[in-house]
This record gives sequence, C-alpha cells and structure tokens, in this order.
Amino acid sequence: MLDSKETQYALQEMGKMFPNATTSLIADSDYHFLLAVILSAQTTDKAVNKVTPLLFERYKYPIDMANADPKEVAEYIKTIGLYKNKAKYLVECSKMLVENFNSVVPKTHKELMSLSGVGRKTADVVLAERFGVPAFAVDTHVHRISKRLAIVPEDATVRETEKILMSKVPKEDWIKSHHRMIFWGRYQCMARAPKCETCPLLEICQEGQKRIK
DNA sequence: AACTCGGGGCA
DNA sequence: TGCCCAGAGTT
Repeated sequence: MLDSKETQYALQEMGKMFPNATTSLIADSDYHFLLAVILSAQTTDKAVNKVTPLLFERYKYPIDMANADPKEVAEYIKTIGLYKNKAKYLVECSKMLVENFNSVVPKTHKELMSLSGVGRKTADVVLAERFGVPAFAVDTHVHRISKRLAIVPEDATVRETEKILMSKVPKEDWIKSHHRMIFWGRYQCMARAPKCETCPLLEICQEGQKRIK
C-alpha cells in the first residue's frame, strides 16, 4: 500500500504530465455551476459547455426553471447523454432551490445531496470547485486510479477511498489532486487499455506490475 | 445489488 | 462500427 509520501509523489508525477489539469466547466454563477456539474455526469466538460450557453441564457435564476416543462429544458440539452433524466433533475433541483433554499445554492454536503440530481460526487465537486470547501470528489476515475496504484485496498468502497485519500493527501492539494487523477484516468490510465508501457509510475504501480508480466 | 438512461470518446 | 463511460435514481 502506498503511504502518504509515495501517494504525493505519484500525484506530483501526474502533474508533470498534465500541468493544466482542471475543470473546464463554464458558469457565471453558483446556480449555473451546479446545473453544469449535474449535466456533466457520464459525459465530458466539453459536451456540457456546448449546451450551457443557450440553456443559461434562457434560465438565468432557479425561479426561471422551477416551473418549466422538462421537455422544454430537454430541447436545450438533447445533444448530451441521459438528457431526459437530466432535464427532469434540473427542473426539480431548481424547484427545490426556490422552495427550500431561498434560491441560493447551499454550501453543505448534506443540503446539496438533498437536491434532485445531486449525488455524492456532484456535491463534492460543487463544494470544492465553487465554494472552496475542502472535499475530495471520488468519481470512477479517481476510484480506479487509487486502487490500481494501491493508494487504497483493491476492495475499497468509494467512501473508504475518499477517506483514505483525504488522509494521505494534504488538504490544500485535494482539488488539484482530484483534477490530476481525472486527467490521468482519461489519458494515461484508462479503464480498459492503460498505457503501462510508457507510464512513469509503472515501478510503483500494483496493477501495472501485474499487467506488464 | 442490478438496472436504466444516451451521446461522446476511443479502438 | 462497437463498446464502455467524467453518476444518480429507481426497484
């Protein structure tokens, strides 16, 4: 198992390959950022940024979408995946913001989680990216990378992985590390065909050693 | 715990 | 062209 020092070394190496690893979601307000993160589930920031300009122009505040027909909202986002469900989430989420939070995006994990379409990962991303609240968002990339590098046990749950990462990585590096692992998972250590042959972390990687044989 | 939504990304 | 996926909700 990688200790804290080795884990930070690995993250540092990821940073060398992806020095500009960060979110590219575009939003001009907390509300719009929340919607963008909800939309980003199971797709790319790029795909989301393609539909949000018109969507945000049409629905500026929660009240503007709270009583909208999900079918109308769906028209704005139908070029991204899972669009029918997401349209429903956005409308319901906006309605809940108006009714339960005075149209202000809440800043606690529990309150965010209570919103439609907002799960553990989305709540963590909003807290970390938008509100500067320390959180380590564990998505499938982060989870997979953590397991492959043996930062966490092979059978660790998402919740356990989050806890271990928070203990092994300094709090001020949580957001940065999240981004690096996302990029690492997308361009270097992909789910199906990781590039072990050219990987600078091969020597300390549990999964890499297994695969290279 | 398994299933569903779905266009995008990549082989 | 085919296959899986930068999740969350439902059953």
